[in-house]
Amino acid sequence: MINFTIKHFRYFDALARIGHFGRAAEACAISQPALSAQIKELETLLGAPLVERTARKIRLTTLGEEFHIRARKILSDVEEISELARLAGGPIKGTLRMGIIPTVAPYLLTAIIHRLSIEFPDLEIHPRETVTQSLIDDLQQSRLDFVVAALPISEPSLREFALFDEEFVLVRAQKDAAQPVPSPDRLQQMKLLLLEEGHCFRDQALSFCDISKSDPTLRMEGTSLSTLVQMVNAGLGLTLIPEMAVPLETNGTTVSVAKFAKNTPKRTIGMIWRKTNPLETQLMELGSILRQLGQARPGTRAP
Amino acid sequence: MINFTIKHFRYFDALARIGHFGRAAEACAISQPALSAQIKELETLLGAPLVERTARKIRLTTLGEEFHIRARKILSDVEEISELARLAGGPIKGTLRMGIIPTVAPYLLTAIIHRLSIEFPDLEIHPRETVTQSLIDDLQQSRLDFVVAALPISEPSLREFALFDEEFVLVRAQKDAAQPVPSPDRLQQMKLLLLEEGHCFRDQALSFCDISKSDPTLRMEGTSLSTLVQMVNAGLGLTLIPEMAVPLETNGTTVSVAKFAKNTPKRTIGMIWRKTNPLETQLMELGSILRQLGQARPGTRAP
DNA sequence: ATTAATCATCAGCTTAGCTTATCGATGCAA
DNA sequence: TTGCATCGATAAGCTAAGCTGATGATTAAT
Repeated sequence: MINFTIKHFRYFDALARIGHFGRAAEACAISQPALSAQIKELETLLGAPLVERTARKIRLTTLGEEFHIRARKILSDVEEISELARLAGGPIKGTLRMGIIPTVAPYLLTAIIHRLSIEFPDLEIHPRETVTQSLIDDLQQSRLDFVVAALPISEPSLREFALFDEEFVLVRAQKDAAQPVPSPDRLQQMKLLLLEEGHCFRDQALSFCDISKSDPTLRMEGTSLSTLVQMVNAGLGLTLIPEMAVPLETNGTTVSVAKFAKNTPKRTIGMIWRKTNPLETQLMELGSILRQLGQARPGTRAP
Repeated sequence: MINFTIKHFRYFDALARIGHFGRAAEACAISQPALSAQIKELETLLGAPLVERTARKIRLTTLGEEFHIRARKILSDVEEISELARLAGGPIKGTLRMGIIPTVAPYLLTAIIHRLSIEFPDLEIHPRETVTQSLIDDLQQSRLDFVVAALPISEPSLREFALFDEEFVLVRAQKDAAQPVPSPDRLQQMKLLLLEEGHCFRDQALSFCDISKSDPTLRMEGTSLSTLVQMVNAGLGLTLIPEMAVPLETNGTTVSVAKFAKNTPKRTIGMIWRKTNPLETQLMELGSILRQLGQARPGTRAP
């Protein structure tokens, strides 16, 4: 039996992710020779090299790749076992790392943090905002404790906890306000502005209009809902946004906002965490609070 | 993040299984105080006791039970990762990304894959077929593990491993079969069909006939040796092909194949990989097998 | 009360693992 | 090419984690 240490795994994981001895060492808060020594020891223990050292770049060997996958799993499990410590007493405390998607964050994040800081004074929230896929990866590797995103995720290892539903509304230039709200298939022909690739909201909008993801038509894209509304305001086209975004994003613009009469497009925002997280009970409690908070906002309803 | 160590888990697992500090310590081949200290440290890190010390017997707390389950899982995963070490020394396994040039692939690829799958049952070959320059780029950027192409490449960072030599033969229409084999400089004047730009075999053929690459004469080109032979068969001219291609490409045609008497044109097919690749030993072994395989084919000889 | 069993504590030692300084190789720009 | 910058490996020395062996404290059984 080989005497691996968790340090070995931590250091190797940093090296594998960062691909650079010096910077990986920095990330581990140790010196570069210390990291080199540990990696070397790992390779000695294994009897085979894990990384290919070329002049400018390093690359994992096949063994290294395999080792990395398993090491990450172990590190993730160790992260989780640490959570047991918090079960020790009473209300949840310490730090929770929260992921949240960009099409929700601006309208809910401050409210969430504010509310939780009142409910749990000894709890600190570390938010991270990015697209769903990246959040889910981080969640599964225990780099996040929970995520707020659009459901469903449909990962067997993850628990989904629905918070609220919200409709999508149509945002048009002022001059088009008098016209009837177009049907989804009419939207296909119009200048529909979308978020860039990777945002789940983009896919949901495309799906509503029954446009394939691989539709070769080059569409104009924006990096945020805010940008999209500004583009609409400048007369570049029209777009969909979630209802919760309306107050903030249409402020200071002359755009017209319209609801869809029937077949209303909507999404479900929910909380997601690892089923194996020992804090499941506490996360559930936290979810109830977020649900309450979400459903109290204009433009939302119970799922 | 808590600094657990695998030692913590090992010692705790022993204690939880054996239920006795002294004997658990013995099982871990350490002294009893050493084990006590580690368990105590664990409890400090977690902020709660893991074991209830009664006079004669110890008992896990609820937290201890949960911790034990998870610790065992982690230990088991660590055991598993150790297995990687065992496989590291033995025969090569996993995936190897192979590049191969189009003037070799049709006549050798299936044989290579078949042979390697027998020699190394746990090895999977991912082939990629394109012209030399593109393969070499991919190799140097670690998008390929090795390449089969015509030597020399003459890149200092790459290792070349000669496999076999093969001659070029002349392919003519049936009606010309009786005529003597033309000399290289006679070929210059004839309707020589060539592969398109980028194929090393094209350059080798041109070089044999002492034709400059930048010769402005527009020559007829084909996209594959197969096409060239078909064109010859249709009476459009004559061409050179490597000897190994003869059986496959002349099948079903009436073309005439002739060898050159002296100054025989030939090329060396070899294997190429990055000098820095830690799998060098395994690649060398693999090369020996390919060499054996190549030299057993008709129309080849040792380099 | 006495004894045996068991875990905690203490003092002292060994060495794993860290730091800083430096080397040697390699790629890049002048 | 030559000189410079980058990057990983190596070397020497220090610190503290973690071990041993001896001993103490507590409790159950006799």
